[in-house]
Amino acid sequence: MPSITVENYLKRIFLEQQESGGEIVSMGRVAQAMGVVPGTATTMVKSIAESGWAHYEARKGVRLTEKGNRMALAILRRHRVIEVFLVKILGFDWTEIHEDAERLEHAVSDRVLKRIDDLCDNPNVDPHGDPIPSATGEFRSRPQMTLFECPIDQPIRIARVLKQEPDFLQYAEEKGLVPGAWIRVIERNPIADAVTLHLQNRGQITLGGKVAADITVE
Amino acid sequence: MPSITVENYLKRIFLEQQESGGEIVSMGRVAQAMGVVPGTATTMVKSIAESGWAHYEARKGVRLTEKGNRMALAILRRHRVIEVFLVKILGFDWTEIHEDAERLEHAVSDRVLKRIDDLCDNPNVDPHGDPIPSATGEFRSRPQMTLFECPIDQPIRIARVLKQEPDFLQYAEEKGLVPGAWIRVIERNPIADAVTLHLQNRGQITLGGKVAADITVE
DNA sequence: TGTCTGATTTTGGTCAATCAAAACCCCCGC
DNA sequence: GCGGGGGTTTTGATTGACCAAAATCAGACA
Ligand SMILES: [Mn+2]
Ligand SMILES: [Mn+2]
Ligand SMILES: [Mn+2]
Ligand SMILES: [Mn+2]
Repeated sequence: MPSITVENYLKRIFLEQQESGGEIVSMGRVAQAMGVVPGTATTMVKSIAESGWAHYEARKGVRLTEKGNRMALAILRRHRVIEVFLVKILGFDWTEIHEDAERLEHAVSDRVLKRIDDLCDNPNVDPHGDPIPSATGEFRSRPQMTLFECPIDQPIRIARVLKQEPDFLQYAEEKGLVPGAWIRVIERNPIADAVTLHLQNRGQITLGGKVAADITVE
Repeated sequence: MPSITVENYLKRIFLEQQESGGEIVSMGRVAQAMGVVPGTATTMVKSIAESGWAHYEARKGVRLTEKGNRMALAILRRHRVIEVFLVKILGFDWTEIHEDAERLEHAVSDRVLKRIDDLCDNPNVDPHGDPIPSATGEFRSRPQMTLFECPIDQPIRIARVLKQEPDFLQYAEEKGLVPGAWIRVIERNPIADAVTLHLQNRGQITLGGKVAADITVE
């Protein structure tokens, strides 16, 4: 029912909402995230609200309705299941699948998604470690520690890589900094804004805080 | 580069052109095939011509350029490879895949198509027996006989089922009238416009000429 | 050759999605 | 309490895709 554009807005708004802990999302932020001019975001959000996907308050921001939430989760699910498919079945690298998933998520019907999901053994995280909403719309993003908060000098496993920039993912792949990998935090220096890791037989590296906060472990 | 809409027009024009033996295609026909009003077809075809995909002659019709042809073949290839994928890998029935392929054909990138194609063992016909253009754009639709022209009382194999209507495909499936199946033409009566077939241990049926002409054999 | 008629094109309008730039308004600091 | 300023909304336009209906034209037929 929603157009491809609206689907993208819904997913985006949902994600931004998540990221800010359920806060109402400003038009500036929507515009930024969608790569459009603020006026466009305003107009689109208003029409999305019109259709009952969201509540919009002028000069405050937007928040998805129950219905909007369900829709957003369905789209997110499609995106992430497809990412698993691209890696697990088609053999792509986890660093270069985002774009394709971004287009396919709007073309895959429920029945096709079901089969793909089965073919992938009903995964519950995608190749970046991001949780996959269930077919019924359940979605628990159980809170994890980032490399900035986790215990030191203990073997821990990478859970998610939040940052999506291809360059960074490439780098992470190279260093074996991938979801599921075991590492150890050697040292953490808040003043220097740096975290030093010991990678599984790949020496050690030091990351800045910005990046360290975008990698979660468990 | 072309929008989804334009992709659909290109594929459609190509197919109509094929079907009429390379003739120029009238606006009425394009409109009909695309399910739009004639004025819309005129406008769209003009803009498609503008972009160099086709030649348009007012009150004559449209014919694809070399470039348009290549594009159309690429889309047709995507469509048909995806159909194979839906049947062979995802396990769908050949009678109910068209709609999904229709949407996916616009969302699958070259690299994804390549992998899917490999996964399916580089087929050269789709589940309806329709030939798949090669990745380089070769497309030989070697002429076949229809049930109306083929030799009588000889074992022959179904090659293609041209008719795409779900109801008919369902019926064909039921009767084992599927690409690859062996049958025998028992009787042909041009006056009664009827062809009687012997199906592999499924008795015999009689088809009208309209339908018989839409099934080819080899 | 002139006339009709059905196919085609044009015209005028809508809707979705977008931008540029002007208008607006809310809150923050003096 | 009063401005400013920055984020937000409006306004005016554009582009793509479409429809309804009026205008046009080309070929068939008399
Ligand atoms: Mn998308
Ligand atoms: Mn992901
Ligand atoms: Mn299509
Ligand atoms: Mn087919």
